[in-house]
Amino acid sequence: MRGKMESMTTTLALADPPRTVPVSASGACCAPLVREAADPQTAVEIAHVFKALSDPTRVRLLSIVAAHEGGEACVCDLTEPVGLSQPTVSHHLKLLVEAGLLTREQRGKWGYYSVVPGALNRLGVLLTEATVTTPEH
Amino acid sequence: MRGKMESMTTTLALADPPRTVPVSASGACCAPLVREAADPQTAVEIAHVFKALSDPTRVRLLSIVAAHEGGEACVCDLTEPVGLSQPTVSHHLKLLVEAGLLTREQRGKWGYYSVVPGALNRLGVLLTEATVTTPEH
DNA sequence: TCCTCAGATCGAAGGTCTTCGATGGATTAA
DNA sequence: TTAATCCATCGAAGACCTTCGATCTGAGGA
Repeated sequence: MRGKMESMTTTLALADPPRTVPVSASGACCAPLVREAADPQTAVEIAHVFKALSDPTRVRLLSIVAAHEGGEACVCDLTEPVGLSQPTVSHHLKLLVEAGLLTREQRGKWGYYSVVPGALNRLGVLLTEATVTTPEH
Repeated sequence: MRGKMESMTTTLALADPPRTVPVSASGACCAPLVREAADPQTAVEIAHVFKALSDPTRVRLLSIVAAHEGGEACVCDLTEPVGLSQPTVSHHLKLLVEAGLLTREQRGKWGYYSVVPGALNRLGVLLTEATVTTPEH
């Protein structure tokens, strides 16, 4: 029992556009998750993204990448701060990419990871009973 | 290897107060998680809360409880919608309580679960590069 | 008091995750 | 061409999770 969903690249629309997000478009009071019972499919998608953030190492990796100069970092920048082997770091980064939170770009022999713009915002909005306005970056 | 943290009741200040939350108090641009590299201890606490939301069943339970009339529900209200046994539902609810997302109150022979006010908001703020204002509820 | 019901806890089974060392493909430098 | 570097993938070991049926506890009612 329990469905597999290996190497699924999230379908929750976590990638890109809106910089100003009016939540509660319908005038309802609450965060999406709290306003009405989530259907099973939505729950699976939401859980998939949160699972990516359910490990301390991945939280740190995301945070380190975001705070790194240029907003990007290669694996070689990351193994030492988290104190884990290169294959393990690679593995965690892959999960973050699959969750739609990071992107990877190959440049020469380095692969650079960076945070998908707006992805965290959109996750936040799911949780927040609020109107969220993104300021200048 | 890997630290245990069984039955830890989260230390991330997820419970209660502020209804209006100015993020970026320091004038910095970004969400806490993205502004600077999270230290290991903080990462553990954050991951603990996200782990509670990393299972589709728990996402649904939280959502169902929140959307239930009166904002509360007992186990008996929940087994049927999620289609799992009573011990399993109890187990998931316990994890949500330990993560600081739900509270449990015993009244007569029923135990009522409800969402901790503001807990989701505070989680959202962690992720959101934004100023969040909570409207009337 | 004794019974019934809500639900927490226990113990076990099976699956999933995290981690590693070893390996292999790609790209640049010599 | 050869060598070196970056890092993804593989396979295995062990820890951890989800789920269940069985059981135990505690509150109310007969």
